[in-house]
Formats: sequence, C-alpha cells, structure tokens
Amino acid sequence: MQNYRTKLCGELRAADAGQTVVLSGWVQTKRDHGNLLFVDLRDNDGITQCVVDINAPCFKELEKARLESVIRVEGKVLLRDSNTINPKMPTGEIEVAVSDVKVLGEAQVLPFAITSDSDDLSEEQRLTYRFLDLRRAKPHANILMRNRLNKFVRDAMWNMGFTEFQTPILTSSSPEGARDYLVPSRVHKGEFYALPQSPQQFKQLLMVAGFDRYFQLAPCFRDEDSRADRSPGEFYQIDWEMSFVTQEEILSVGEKLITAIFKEFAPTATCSQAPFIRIPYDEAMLTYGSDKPDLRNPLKIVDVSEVFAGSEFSIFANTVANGGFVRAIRTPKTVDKPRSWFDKMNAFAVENNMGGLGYVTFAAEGAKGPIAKKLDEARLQKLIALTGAEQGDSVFFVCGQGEAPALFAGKVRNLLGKELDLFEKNAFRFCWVVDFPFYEKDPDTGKPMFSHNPFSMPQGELDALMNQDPLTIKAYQFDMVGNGLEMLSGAIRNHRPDVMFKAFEIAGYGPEVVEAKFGGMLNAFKYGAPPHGGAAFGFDRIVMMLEDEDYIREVIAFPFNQQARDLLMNAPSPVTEQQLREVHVKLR
RNA sequence: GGGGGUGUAGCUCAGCUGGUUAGAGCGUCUGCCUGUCACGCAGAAGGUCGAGGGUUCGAGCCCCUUCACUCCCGCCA
Repeated sequence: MQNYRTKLCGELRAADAGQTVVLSGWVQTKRDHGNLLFVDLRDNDGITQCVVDINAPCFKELEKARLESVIRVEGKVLLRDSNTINPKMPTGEIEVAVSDVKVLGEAQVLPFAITSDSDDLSEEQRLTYRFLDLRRAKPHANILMRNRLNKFVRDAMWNMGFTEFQTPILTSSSPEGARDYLVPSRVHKGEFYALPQSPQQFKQLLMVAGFDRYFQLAPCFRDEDSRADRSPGEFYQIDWEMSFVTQEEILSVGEKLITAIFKEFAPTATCSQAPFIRIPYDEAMLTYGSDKPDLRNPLKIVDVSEVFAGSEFSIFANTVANGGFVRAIRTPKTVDKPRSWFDKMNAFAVENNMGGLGYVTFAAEGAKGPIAKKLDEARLQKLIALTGAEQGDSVFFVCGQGEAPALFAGKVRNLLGKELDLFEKNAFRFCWVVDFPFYEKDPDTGKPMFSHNPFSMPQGELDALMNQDPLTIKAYQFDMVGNGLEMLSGAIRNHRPDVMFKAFEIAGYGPEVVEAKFGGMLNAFKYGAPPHGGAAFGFDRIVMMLEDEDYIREVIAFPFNQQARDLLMNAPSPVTEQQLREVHVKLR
C-alpha cells in the first residue's frame, strides 16, 4: 500500500528543494491557467502550493479535482523564481511540481467557500456544516489554541501540586442554582439523574477524603439560555479546590495561573501583574457601577450627593433629601463636544428609564451646561474637589434612589469610555471582586436569602450569624474579573455543620431541609472535614479572550446554537416509544 | 417567558411610494489562457422571494398567523 505522506503541508522550506515528497490534504484553491495549474494543498499543518503543467500525465486528474477534495500528490520540491516567491506563506519559497495525483476523498460542490470570512456566513450555515467551518483558518486556529491551553493548564496545575480527578457526569439534581439537565433512570422508575452544574460537592468531598489539592478540566451542564459569552448546555471550567488554605492562598493560585497563561499565549499584550487589586463588592458597585468592572476603562464613579444637598437644582436636591444619591463621572477633554453629543448621552439615559443625564462642563470662561447655573461657586469647587475635574473636562450626573443610580452610572461609564475611546488597547486588566454579601433581601418577601452560594463560609462564621444583621454579613466569596468578563468564581467553603444549619436557618430552611438536600455532603462534614476552599475559571472564556473573539461559540468545536440545538447532529431529537417506555417516561 | 433584528439564486446581499420578464458579487457549468497565489477574460445555467392566510385590478414590498435564525432582558447557587 502506498504511503499517504512523507511531509506535512506547512513544513517545506527552501532547503528542501530537490527532494521528492508525498503530501496529502485538501484542495483549498485552484488557479487554472489552462496549460498551467496551481493548487494550494492544505492540511492541519499548513499550505503548500502545488504546480503541474499540461505536459504532465496527471494534469487532467488534478484539473478535475473539486475544491476541498482530499488528494495525495507526489512530486519534486522546487525553489521558486525570486519574482514568484510568496512572502505571505511560510512555504512561499518553494512549490511542489506534481508528478502523480490520487483523489482520496472526493468533495461535492461546497455550500460555502472555505476561504470566506466568518462575518460573511450565517451562524446557521456554519453550524450545520461545522466540519467544513472548522477547516477555515480562524475557527481551526481557535480549536488548536484550546488544545494548547488544555495542556498548559494541566502542566501548571500539576506543577503547583494539584491532583487531577474525574467526577461523575451522571449525578443527582442540585436544588440551588440553574435548571438541571435530567436523565431518567431505567432501573429506578420515576427517578432521575442530573448532569452536574459543576463538580462542587464532589470536589468538597475529595477534600474531606484527604486529597488536599484537587483540579479538573470539568464539563459543566446548565439548562439556561445563551448569551454571547455563555454557551447553552455545556461548558468547561478549570476547577480546583484546596485544603487548609486562606482566601489569599486561593487568590494567589488564580493569579499565578492566569498570568502564566497570558504571558505564554498573549506575550505582546499588557497584562495585570500579581497581586491583582482587590475591590470589595460594595466599592465595585459604587466606583464602577458593576460587580464586573472593566479596568481598561479609566473612568470612575464618584458620589457627589453632598454637592447637590440643599442646592437650587431641586430635582437632585429633593432626591438627596429623600435618601437618594447623585453619582458623577468625570470625562476628560470634552469641552469641545457639540451640544448634540451631550444630547445623545441624555437620550441614552431616557432609553434606560432614567430621568436624564445632567452634566457640567468646565470651560475656560467657567462652568457651563444646564445644571451649572444652579450651583454656586462653593458647590462647584466641592464638585471639582470630589471628581478631580480640570479645565476642559465635563462631569456627568446620575440621580436616583437605592442601587439604581450606581447601576446606571456603570452603564454610562461603559458608554462614555467607548464614545471617548478611553479603553486601554491590547491589554488584559484583571481584578478581584471580594467580600460579596452572604445574604440579600428577597424582593418578594423582604427576608434574607442566599445571594450567591450557600456553600461558602460567612465572614465571622457562627458568631456573625448569631449576632450580626444578616444583610451586613459578607462571605469569603470572590470573583476574578478580566476586561469586564467574569473569569472565575470561588470561595472559602463552609465545612462546619453547625454553621451550615444556622446559615440555612436564617435563609428560612429548617435542618430537615438541609439534611434532605445536602445530606451527602453534610454527613461527610460530620466526620472531620478540613477547612477548604477553591475556585473555577471559565475555560472557554479564557480561550475567547486569547483569540479576541466576541462569541463563545467561536472557541467550541461543536457548539449548540442559541436555541440549544446541535444542527449537525440534530440534537435534541425525538426517541422511540420503546425507549420512552424503558425509562418510564410518558409525553404529555 | 419578554423585547429588537433578520429570512429573496448554492453562499453573502440589493430590490425605491405596491406596477412589465426579481438583480449583483462569489460559487457552479462551458470556452480561452504557462507564473498564479481570493489568478484573469468571455459566456451560460440557476428563484415556491421561509410557510400559510388576507387586502388589492396587481404583493418580494401592506395586514394577520406561524416557523427558523440572531442579539438582548429575565434566568445563570
């Protein structure tokens, strides 16, 4: 039997001239000059130009091969003339003069060109023919990047002393969190497995089992609707857990891993260096109007309620008098922006159901803008002191009750940053958001409910639960945020049954509920559980950032579409009556 | 569950105020071409205008229903 190849399509160089080689790959493009034919042959490794002229016996065979057919060619490596060298190709100094061609896998006429840009193709086409889509340069490169990141992360975690595990895919439904994917049991009528939303309980059990440091590139399944950065169905986490650690030690592992990743895969980008700044949740909400601050944007939100308290600007003054807030954002060098630009900003506020977006501009001749004349000199000076405004700057105001002004100021901060092109370029800016509230007020009942994760340890532990207003208790719970994306979530876990019972009691669950829902883990904690904690990175999101993709589907080989369908495999799909009967399922 | 957008040739799109035979680029097919690299040139074929209903002398265009895709809100311990 003939061999398929002696070289790969990306490896031939000038020094190989004169060799006879065998290459196999896909016919990417053909340039047919009638008596002279060029074929770009592509494999996973690269592209090599093949050439054949009318005198070669295999000319006709190659000429009739369709685009994207798989062929085997045999030929001699020739140095190209200096005027025909293609400097854009790594193999551009040579070409293969083909003496023999064999079609190994014929292609039909293609639904779309492999050389098209992603932007020129519909999502539906791409996913229906994903096997063709993945032949295209950028999607192919994205998947190969995933592979490199996989290995890099494994090596890094092993080197830091972590042990890799595989935890069950068929497990039990967890009562908190997202909707589960359910799998009916054949053996146990009316009972269901669930696919894990994360290996949370298993990794904690492994700590109780004494494994000390766990990690897993863990598949997670959540039946939730999709977003640009959130794939429906399944996604992967770099999941880890550690015994006998403080929160700072977990953060340190996260910093080490992410800085190593970006140094390796984005060497030319500016990247935050460890230690990343820690921003308490409350401060993040006030200063950035978000628990996912994008630190590439230099703008900050400042509370200027005191400037307007008792002022002539009655709308703001009244709001402040009634316990509301005025938040301000200083924007540099906006004095020359036309009135229409400020109007556009105001229109954005109205679209977002806010009263409007007031502003003051500090021009050479003094403060300008609709609000300026309502503020006396002392108030203007205080405003300058609070915001750091300089001549030529503007200050925008958002006013309202409760959390609304801070949240909207966060949106305004994003908009202004984009409008004024203030975002730092080619940069990855990371921070930690720490001290998440343990409870929040249930908007319906007004009672405390878990705001994030019932498994995390409240700061102050049992003492705080017994003696503190629940809504003021913070959790050892943290996120890592990179360029405004949530990259990681983690916590010190609650490993003490007494603290857990009390924590659930405050949220309105009796001990019987805790026993019923978390019995497995709770039971384990009764037999000597080490203090432990951990975190998980969104693996796909890191690949997204490294490949500068806006959509998570671009870094997943076979993603669902937005409707959680696999258009290629036709999943989900109906099953037979027989299959349903076996698992005791009746369709309504 | 809700809101926005899209659906016209194999692909990506244009199609004016409702008016003759629905267009372009790429792809396909045919022919020409020995140095291209997204080769070039000439020609041809290719349409249930997502589906169903309605208004109208007349619907790709207006109305209703419905389906699919996409972005966002809700949701995402």
